[in-house]
Amino acid sequence: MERRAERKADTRERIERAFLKLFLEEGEIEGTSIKEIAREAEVSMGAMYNHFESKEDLAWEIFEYGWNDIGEGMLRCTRGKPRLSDKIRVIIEYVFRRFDEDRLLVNYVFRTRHKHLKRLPASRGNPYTVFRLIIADAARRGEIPSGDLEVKTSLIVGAIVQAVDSAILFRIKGRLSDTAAVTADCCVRMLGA
Amino acid sequence: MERRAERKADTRERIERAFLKLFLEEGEIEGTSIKEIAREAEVSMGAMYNHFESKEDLAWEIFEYGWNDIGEGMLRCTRGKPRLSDKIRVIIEYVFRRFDEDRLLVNYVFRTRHKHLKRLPASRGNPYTVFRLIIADAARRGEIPSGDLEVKTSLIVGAIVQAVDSAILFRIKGRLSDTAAVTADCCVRMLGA
Amino acid sequence: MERRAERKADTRERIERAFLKLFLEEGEIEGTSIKEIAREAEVSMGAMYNHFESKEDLAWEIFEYGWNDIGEGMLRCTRGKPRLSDKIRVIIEYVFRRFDEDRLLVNYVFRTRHKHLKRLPASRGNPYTVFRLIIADAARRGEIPSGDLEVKTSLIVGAIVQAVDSAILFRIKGRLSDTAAVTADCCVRMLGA
Amino acid sequence: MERRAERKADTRERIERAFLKLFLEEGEIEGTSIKEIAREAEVSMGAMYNHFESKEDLAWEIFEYGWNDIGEGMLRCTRGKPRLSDKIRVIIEYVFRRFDEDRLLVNYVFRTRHKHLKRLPASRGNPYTVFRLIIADAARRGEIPSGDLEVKTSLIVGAIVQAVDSAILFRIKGRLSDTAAVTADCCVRMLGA
DNA sequence: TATGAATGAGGATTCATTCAT
DNA sequence: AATGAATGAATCCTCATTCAT
Repeated sequence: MERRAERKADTRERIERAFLKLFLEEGEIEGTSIKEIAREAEVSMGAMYNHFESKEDLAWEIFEYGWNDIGEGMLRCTRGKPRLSDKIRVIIEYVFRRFDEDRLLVNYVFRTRHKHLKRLPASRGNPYTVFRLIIADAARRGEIPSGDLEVKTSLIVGAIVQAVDSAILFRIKGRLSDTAAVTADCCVRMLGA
Repeated sequence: MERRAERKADTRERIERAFLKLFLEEGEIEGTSIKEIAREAEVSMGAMYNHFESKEDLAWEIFEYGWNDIGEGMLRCTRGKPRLSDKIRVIIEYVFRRFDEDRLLVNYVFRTRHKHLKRLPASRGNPYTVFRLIIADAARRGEIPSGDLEVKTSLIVGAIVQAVDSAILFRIKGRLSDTAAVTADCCVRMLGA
Repeated sequence: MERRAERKADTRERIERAFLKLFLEEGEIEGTSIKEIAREAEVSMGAMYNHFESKEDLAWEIFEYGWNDIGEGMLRCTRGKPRLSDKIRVIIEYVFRRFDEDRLLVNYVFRTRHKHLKRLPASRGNPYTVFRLIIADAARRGEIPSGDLEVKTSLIVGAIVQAVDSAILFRIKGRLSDTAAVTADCCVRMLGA
Repeated sequence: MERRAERKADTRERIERAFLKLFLEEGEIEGTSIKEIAREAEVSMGAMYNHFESKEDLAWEIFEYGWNDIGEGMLRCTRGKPRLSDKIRVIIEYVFRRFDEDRLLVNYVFRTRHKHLKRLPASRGNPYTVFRLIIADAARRGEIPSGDLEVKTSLIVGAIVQAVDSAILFRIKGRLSDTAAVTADCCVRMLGA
């Protein structure tokens, strides 16, 4: 019984990894067919539908998990750090480290945000929201000038996303975490701390 | 003769605008079919192939034009401005204004860069390259600390792209150009000027 | 032992009822999948194959049982009734009552007869044959004019089938048995008694 | 231009005929695949979608045309015939003749009524409605006993449908129109004229 | 007997592209 | 240049059936 459930979970994960791998290669969900995913995961096409209702469902479930999980990880890092600069630093360290450990997932989540974001409620543990919260908080406490919350949030998120992007395109070489300190400095300065 | 050439140019442009419009609605090139583009442009499907070799060619030509044109516009703005902060400011003003005037094109170019960038040589008049050039230049002249060129370029480009993105998703309301000043300030600070 | 056999019979019947129920909803055998039947019957898909060789076998066995059982019931009713009008009346009463008691089965049998009839020998206890027999008999005995046996049989069977149909579509409201008398009168008159 | 439209109409008709032919052989819409229809019509599968939105649309459009057309034909026959018996006779003659001329269409329309009837408004020119009208009219004029309109309509329609059915299964041999007179007599008697 | 994940052959549908008119 | 019907490969998905547990 136990074994059965394990086996199932394993298959499900193989499908998810296959999907992420092919997405990295293709760059688009539409570019990666169910057939290829099945082959990569060493599963029949039909079996996929025991685990996911549709291709779209597969894409969505992986995104939802990743987006929320990253968001929550970000939030967790910042616990007990009152200062904005520390928060920003640990968040960026966290995201970049996570990218180095599992670039497939981070790449996927960041790159497909557009497609999925319409569907996602702006819950607390969600990268975009996390940044808005800590920027608003810092402004309230006088650590940075207030105003233009949305613009600033956008700029910070954009900068980080782009760093990930560049790492994927190998414009930024080596481990992305090695650039976390510089990036954090830039971001903190950007906010005018 | 005149009329004919005009008509042709007109058709071609109608197709391009139709493509951009549908892309904005769908968010993906794959999501917009030749049939729909033809209907939107009020042209037959067959006629499209008198103007573009293939769908991919259509997507590529529009991108190439836009990417280079925006890049060149950015470059042009910076003429005669020796200081980094001025350059950044006018570039951002230029891009944001352009977005307000023609969000269809800017949206398309920024959103599909991934798909096309592999194919594009890093020519001089290209948004990414432009930023790298002016940042490198400022560092050389001691206006900002040197080092981490790629990282800084990524962050700047990312911040700007994200601003456009947020405008499209209506997270940033109103005319994007109205936020150019703030954005420019942030970017300049980010670079440590 | 007892328990086990009971259980099995019970499972088998649950499957049959589930099938009939879904057929009523869908209107087509193809529209009701093994998976749905299994869920409705609260049985695993695999278990179904312990009771029926295939889906087609399931469909067939239910039909065969129903068709013959209804036919035999019809035949039984007519015992000891020499006159055509009485026979017709009791048959219609029987069929309509049976429909009111178990519309699932009657609906299924009448609606899928086309699919199955090719496979079925025209045995004695079979609705179509029953009518032909009693009509032929009445003609022989001079109770009705002779001739056109097949046509008359068709008309009678068709009329009754359609009554069931109308009841299913709720064109005929209430209990179908309440219309048995009228229907019987019509049918008897039709045969020229 | 003319030629083009003709060609298109021809293709469309070839598809319809192919569908009807295969339906007669298979007995079920689900049993006839798009692939087979395309092969029979000597058209590519893709081309079918230039003429019909979907398989279901194809099935529906043919039904709708046939159902209404037969209904209107029936109505037309009865013009200028005040007596019920005459109306019934000409209608049955019309339907049976039509069946002999184009058994494919009549077979299809009568056999798939269930699937489509939910979708169809009970317009005036529709076989079921036509019978109800003339039966109601005859009752009003005292030609037949009144009451049980729905039941009587069902029985008449059922009888006729079944005649067609039997002809298809070759239980009734030869041309169906040859049995029109007997059938009409039966039906008239059934109504108690 | 029971389970339900896995299989794989088909099914409907889409769509870029071609080509006769 | 323009038209749009035709093509056919590719895609996603369904489903009866099997089989290891």
